[in-house]
Amino acid sequence: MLDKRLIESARRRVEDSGDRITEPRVRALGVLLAAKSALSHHEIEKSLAKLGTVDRVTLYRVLDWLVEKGLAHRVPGADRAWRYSAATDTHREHAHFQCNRCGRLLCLDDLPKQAMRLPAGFRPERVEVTVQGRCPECI
Amino acid sequence: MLDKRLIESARRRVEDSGDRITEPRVRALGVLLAAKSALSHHEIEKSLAKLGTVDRVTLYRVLDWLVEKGLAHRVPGADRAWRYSAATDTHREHAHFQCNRCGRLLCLDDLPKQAMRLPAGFRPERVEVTVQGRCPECI
DNA sequence: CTTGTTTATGCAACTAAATTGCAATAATGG
DNA sequence: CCATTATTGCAATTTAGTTGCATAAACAAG
Repeated sequence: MLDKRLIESARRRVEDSGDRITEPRVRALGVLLAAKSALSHHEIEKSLAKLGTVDRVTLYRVLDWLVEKGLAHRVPGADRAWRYSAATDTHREHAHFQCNRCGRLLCLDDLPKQAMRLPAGFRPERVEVTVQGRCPECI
Repeated sequence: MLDKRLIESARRRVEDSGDRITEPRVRALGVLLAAKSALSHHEIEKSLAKLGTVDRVTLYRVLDWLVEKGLAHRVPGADRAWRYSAATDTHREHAHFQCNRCGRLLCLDDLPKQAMRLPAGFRPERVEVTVQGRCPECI
């Protein structure tokens, strides 16, 4: 996980943003691309530590930037900490599953296609769907 | 709002739990029953202040207890603070709408009835659906 | 390749939500 | 009414995230 190929892929995405290409941005996105589930700030920080030091606050700001640029998604976890995952073409709007024993947060393939019915006057912009339960390893 | 009738209704629910009937429990549930939207700890605290003093920590514990007893629901807000609403018969599993300008969190009537398709081995227990956008007052 | 300007980083201090430990108090069974 | 046990209130702590500011790095222009 997190080989040269992923880092280069991350670098290309950061380049395409038009903003500055910095190591913290490239590395953080690399970590997200390598992950098989959505990661918390703390988990990302731990992964990054292997590549060099990145400041806690810088990482917060980098993650905000990734979300703002559409390069990552941010979902609220049941432990009230954000989780981040890389946005890829095959990975647009989707639901999540969070295990309520181990806390792991996985991306599911799609959203319930049936639209929620909203009362008049409400303008929906995004739908957050999280299924909670037990993952295969925690059953 | 929060008249004698609601407090008595709250008291009956607390009695039915089998656990001890205490003022903080009765009052906190009364506040939730009176609310037209899901309330944060802080909002509940403010409402309670009119009835007498309840400690911050006690309120946290009371809210945990209400959730544990199935008398209230807890939903994560986009500002990473929990919101609580009373559980009533006509108010079981349901989706929420959160305005991303004023932050108000309202209960919607139902859930998308179409089940999410989960990979094998996952056991779903609860589904959290939150629609984010603008409420009528903030459009 | 050097310089100047702009933007991002790193550090320290701070905030807000929630939790923990423990002594004092209140609810209920007997 | 008393004893027992659950609950409360207070102080201190934890955790996630934010703010302000000086320093350092990116990159456009020459």
